[in-house]
Amino acid sequence: MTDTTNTTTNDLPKAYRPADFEGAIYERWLAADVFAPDGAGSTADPEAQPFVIIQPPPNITGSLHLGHAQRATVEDLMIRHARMLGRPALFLPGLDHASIAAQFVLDRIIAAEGETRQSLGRERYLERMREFVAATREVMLGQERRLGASFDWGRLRYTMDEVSARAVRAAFRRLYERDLAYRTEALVNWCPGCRTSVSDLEVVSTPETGTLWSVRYHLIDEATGQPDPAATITVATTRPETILGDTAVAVHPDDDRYRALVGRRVRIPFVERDAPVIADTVVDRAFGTGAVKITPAHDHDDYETGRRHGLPMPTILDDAAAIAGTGTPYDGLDRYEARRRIVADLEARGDLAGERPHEMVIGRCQRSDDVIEPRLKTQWFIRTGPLAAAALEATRSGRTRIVPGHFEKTWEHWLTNIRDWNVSRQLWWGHRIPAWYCPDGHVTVSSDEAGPDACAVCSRPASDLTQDPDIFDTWFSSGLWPFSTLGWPESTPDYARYYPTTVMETAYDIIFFWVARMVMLGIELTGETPFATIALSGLIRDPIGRKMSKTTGNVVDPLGVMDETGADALRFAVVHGATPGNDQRFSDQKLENARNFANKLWNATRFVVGARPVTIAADAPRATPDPAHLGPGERWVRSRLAATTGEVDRALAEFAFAEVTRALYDGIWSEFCDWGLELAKIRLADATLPAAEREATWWTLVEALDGYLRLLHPVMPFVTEELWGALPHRATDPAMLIVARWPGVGERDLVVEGQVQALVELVRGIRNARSEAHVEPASWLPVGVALPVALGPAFEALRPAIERLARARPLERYLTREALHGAMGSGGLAVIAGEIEAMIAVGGAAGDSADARADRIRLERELAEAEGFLEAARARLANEAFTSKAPAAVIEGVRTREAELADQVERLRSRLEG
RNA sequence: GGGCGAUUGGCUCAGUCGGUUAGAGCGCGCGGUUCACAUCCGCGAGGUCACUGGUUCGAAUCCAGUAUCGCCCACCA
Repeated sequence: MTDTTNTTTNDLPKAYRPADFEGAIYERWLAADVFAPDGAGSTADPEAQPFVIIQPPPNITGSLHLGHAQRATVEDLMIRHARMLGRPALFLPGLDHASIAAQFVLDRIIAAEGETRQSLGRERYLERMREFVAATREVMLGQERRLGASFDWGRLRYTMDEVSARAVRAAFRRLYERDLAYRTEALVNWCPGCRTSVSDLEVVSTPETGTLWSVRYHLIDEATGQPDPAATITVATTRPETILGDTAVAVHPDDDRYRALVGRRVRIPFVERDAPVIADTVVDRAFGTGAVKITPAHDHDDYETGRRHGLPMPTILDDAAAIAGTGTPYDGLDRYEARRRIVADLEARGDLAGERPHEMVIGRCQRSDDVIEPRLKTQWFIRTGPLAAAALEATRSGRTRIVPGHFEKTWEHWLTNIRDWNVSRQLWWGHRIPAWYCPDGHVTVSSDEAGPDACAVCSRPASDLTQDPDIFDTWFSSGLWPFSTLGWPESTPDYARYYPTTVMETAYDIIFFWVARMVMLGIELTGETPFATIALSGLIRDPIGRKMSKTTGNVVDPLGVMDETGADALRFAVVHGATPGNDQRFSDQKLENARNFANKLWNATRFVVGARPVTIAADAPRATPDPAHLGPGERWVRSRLAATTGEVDRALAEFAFAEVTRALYDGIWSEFCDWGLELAKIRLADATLPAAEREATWWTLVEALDGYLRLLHPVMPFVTEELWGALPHRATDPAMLIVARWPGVGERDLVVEGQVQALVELVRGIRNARSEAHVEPASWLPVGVALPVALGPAFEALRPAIERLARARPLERYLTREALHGAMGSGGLAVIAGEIEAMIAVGGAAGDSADARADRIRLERELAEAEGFLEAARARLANEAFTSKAPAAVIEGVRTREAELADQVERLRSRLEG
């Protein structure tokens, strides 16, 4: 038992238990004030370009789900990377008041208490809401802390705070003054359940099977002015209840069946109103009967038709979508009850000409699933045409880049076909629209919190004015987020320094709701596109690809996951499986794999820390290994770290975060742990080596581990911080990894990489041969190798490690293959690993258990494989077209390959024959 | 009706703007109590890269078309 390494216990516990330290680490970060770009503990270069990330503020309606966890992780990853690069990095936390979503949640809560919005009244309801969000707010912020999000908590914003309110008022006033906000009566999407209008985006087209009824309308006898019992025109409708709002029947002008009827009048049933038969090209002659009833106040097509023809537009539905104001017995009935009754009554009158099932698309409320009712309302709209044009210009010119790029098409399509945005909501929870009306109908828009002093048009005193009772669409305030959070419209220092921002990150599902609106409003109000890059992620789905939802019951609670496997594992898992813009399935296996990786890293660090040579003091300052004392193993470790660093840098630049984790997973596990540590173990334990060499080996491991921990820190901040704390540091290092510097890309040593790779293949080849021949695993067998001269020094340097890893003892080296064969004879197992050849002697006890037949099968398989490849290579080289057209380097590569394969085939053959 | 994306071993996914033998995790089979780690180690099996055609010396990768699945957008009663 040599005592070349220290035996003192280090302070890392034997087992990786994330729950034991993650909370404490977060507290240390907070105490050191390292999250804020201008915090006391920041190591940012004040001269460097700030890096500002915009995150979608989560709805303050409950707890975070896995999607939020993924958002926060990806964003936090980017901000930590920027921070380590020394850039002032701003990650501003926030919450969205989510007016309609919040009311939807609260309504259900108070319903359980036997109350309703109406029974409480506006003031008490809002009070209840404030209590509710005060509670959920703390839960959500706690979840973000638990996840390790390095938010600048001192800059926490909320879309209902005063800073946001001021921005909302200022924004609306400017839009109004520029004629980009206007108030008009128009057909809006009304949700009877939510009792508010919603934007086009919140209407979900749902395919359904409905009924198409054919109804006879009686023509008016010109002479008597009374309906003619015999002369009728049959219209087709899916909504018989809207008959009560009909003001015309339309046919196609070129339709011979009806040409004569155009200009005649029909009697609308039940309301007993006379309406004209009009001609309009919107009518599809092939559909239904070719005649369509026109209900301008409750159908988008009909509204347009009604406007073209100057038709009356009677409203027949109230806020609850019950029939109202028709003067018929149907008043007060729900729309569907009215439909049933009207169909029955039409039948009774003999005017129902037919009915058949009909595939149709129905608009439903995204929030409540109620069928949306188009209704005429006087409301506020944002004129999106000019705003959308500017937003398109921003992406086309490249001032704002969308990643991944294919979303640009979606972006283009939506912004090119955009319609004006209805921003009025008949809800209570949200920003009140700052518009006041005087009795004469004049409109005054004010950004003053107290409202205007007087009517802007007729100067009536404020006491005569009434404020619009409506509030804004919640996305109006979210649309101002990138700049309202920095103090806009005031020219605050934060706004000057951090706007426009660097990266906006979100899932693709709110690209229209939020991203497009931020860009439109940002350009219009600040004159600048709000962010340089739009980084879009996919959605998290359950293991079988379904969207996670509470009703399906397949939601994963991030807190539960983190308690069990740690925040780091969760973070790694959600990043590891995510290709930009693509959905990913989340499963326990992925989480477990991530946890295992953290555990691997934990143990590797524990090993390195514990393997400190006794000649190095426990508190020795970090030393740079002397290059003269480095062996091929050490140089290989350094070179591979450089390779991984380069890959990580490239992946980060491309927002390919899954590639970051893949590169680190492979680099740390398959390279550093599997080979770097295994090779180093031998040297560290070798008492015959000069202490300086053992020390150089150890410092190399420390250096590499330090580098890997830095690279991994953005993804797994807790475990890396904890482990980094156990490593020796340089005097120039800060106290914590979170503010340490991102590693530079070291130099590759491709020669050493090639040599070590060849020797690794040798070890693998020997292991393979032993395993296939069923050699007793623990047995040591004599092995002879013949290898190219160039590999000699590396082989000798690593000989003890190769011996141990291949369980080869004694391990003899021969200068030629002939010498190898001569010494080893024809018995035993042959290994042909590239240019290296080895023979394993299987005599004695171990030889008895060796399976000669299995070994022969292995060699035959290897031969067949090599022959296949050789044939392919030769075929290519024989191809005149290939040799004349392919690049020289490629041809050279195939030639080399061909020679190697030929050599291998020959050796395998002689081995099998011999 | 438009548009987008996906299709790679049993499962989940990579594959860096065409170039030698298509990778990983999980799962599977065989074997391991060596002093970092059984949350581990070693070895192995398993893929006509959805299909058809084209471009090219060369295609998982580029082009066209087809099929299946998913998503987004869309005012035809």
